[in-house]
Amino acid sequence: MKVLIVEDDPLHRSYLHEAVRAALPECDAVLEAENGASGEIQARKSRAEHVVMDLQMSERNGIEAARTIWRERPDTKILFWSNYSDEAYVRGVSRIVPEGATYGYVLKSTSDERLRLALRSVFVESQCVIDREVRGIQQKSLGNAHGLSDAEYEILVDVALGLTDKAIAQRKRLSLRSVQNRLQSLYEKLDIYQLPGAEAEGWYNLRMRAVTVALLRKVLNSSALERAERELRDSISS
Amino acid sequence: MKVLIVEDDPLHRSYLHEAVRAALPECDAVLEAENGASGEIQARKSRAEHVVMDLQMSERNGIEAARTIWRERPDTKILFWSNYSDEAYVRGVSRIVPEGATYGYVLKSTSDERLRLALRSVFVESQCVIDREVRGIQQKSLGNAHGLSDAEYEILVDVALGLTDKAIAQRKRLSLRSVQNRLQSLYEKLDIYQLPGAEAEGWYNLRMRAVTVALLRKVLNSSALERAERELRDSISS
DNA sequence: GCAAAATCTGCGGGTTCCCGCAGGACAAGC
DNA sequence: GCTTGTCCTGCGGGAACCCGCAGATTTTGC
Repeated sequence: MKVLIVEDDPLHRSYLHEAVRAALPECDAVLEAENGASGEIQARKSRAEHVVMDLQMSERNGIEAARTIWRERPDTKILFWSNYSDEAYVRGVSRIVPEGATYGYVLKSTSDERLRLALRSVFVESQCVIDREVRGIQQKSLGNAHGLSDAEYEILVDVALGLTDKAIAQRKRLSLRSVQNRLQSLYEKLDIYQLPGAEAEGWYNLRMRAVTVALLRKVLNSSALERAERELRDSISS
Repeated sequence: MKVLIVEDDPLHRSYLHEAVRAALPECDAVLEAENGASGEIQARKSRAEHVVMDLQMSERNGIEAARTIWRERPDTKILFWSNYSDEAYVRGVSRIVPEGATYGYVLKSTSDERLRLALRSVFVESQCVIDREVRGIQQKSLGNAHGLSDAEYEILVDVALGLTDKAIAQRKRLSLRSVQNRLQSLYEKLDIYQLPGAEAEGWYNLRMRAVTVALLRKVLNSSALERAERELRDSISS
């Protein structure tokens, strides 16, 4: 069995290396990559079928790297290992996991023992392991109590990129009014209305405020923004 | 000599502990705190005059913790130790460092040897040590070639919080038009105009786009946003 | 197959934003 | 004193935004 570790922090990388060695005696080769880009290359070259992947790396983050790895070999088993359980990450991951693939998502703050268990479960037993906390986020974002639908999320991203209503309408093949409809439901879902400043009438620019609230609640994060910006540039240049 | 380490990641914390022990044999006590809030308390209680501080912690980030520590004892020597050199962090730090205080700013990616040197320089020699890269950011943000003035930066923050022009004018005791003037200079400084999408006429909502660009360039980051949001709430409730 | 619910769409208006123009306040330099 | 530069301020208008209303279209549930 070969395991590929993709992690930019040297300390965490060697810690992971150690953990893999301890948890998987049947593992005969541990490879390391220090960012998403070189992770993709190593995965392609070594044909590793087991990957431990950090999210939030410079160069190319874990989500993008995982997507291309899975595109090439959908049966790769990937264990995501992240500092945060931002809704943006959770949503990003579940967006790219292929049908029937096995993966895991554990937090860096987890204990050695649970990391060991996760490694064995995902890589040996082919069983999905999602951290409790991450699971909670998943639930919340699905149950549309306060969670955003996919349509609303996409609008949010486009707005956050700084596009006008008209531009969004064009990109999404919608009428102007439909875009504004989605925006309104976004404002409601994010509770833009009751806010610090009590009888705030005209104190907030709703469009801007929605994005800010999304950032503060980690529904969006800068990593998701960077991805979206790159896609926007691609879609324009083509 | 007593040294207080404030760092939320256990691995990095123990690595720092080791580095301090090795670099400062005259140090007879190493204390640890795992976030900004408990860091403040420990600093107060132990009267430590030497602090190694991570930025970007949950609970209370390094900048806020450093500010209260320095407010209580301005002669405390603080070495900031961060993953990133975001302009938002650099600006935040230089905003709070008191007159004549000695401090340092090194990146986590630096070598063991340079960390050792920084520890000795700041704590023993009372000499400021700023990482080359960080220094570069500082220069750039001061030289107003593309750097924002303080006035523009504050406007940027207020806009990012989602306030309307009118609200900002009121908070800052300015006329509406003045706020808009500063906004315009902000747009120019951030190069909002030439953008992906060539003959983009009316494709971008400038106000939103400015914030997005600032985020992508790390002029702003979510940590700075959170701080600003808290200050906003305080200023309203009072 | 039909009714209910959810979405999309056009119209119209009030408000906010973006910004050119022009005048006033204040400091620095010859 | 005059000029030059920088910043603040008011006015006005075109564009974009926010959103209620109402009809059309699609989806959902039974």
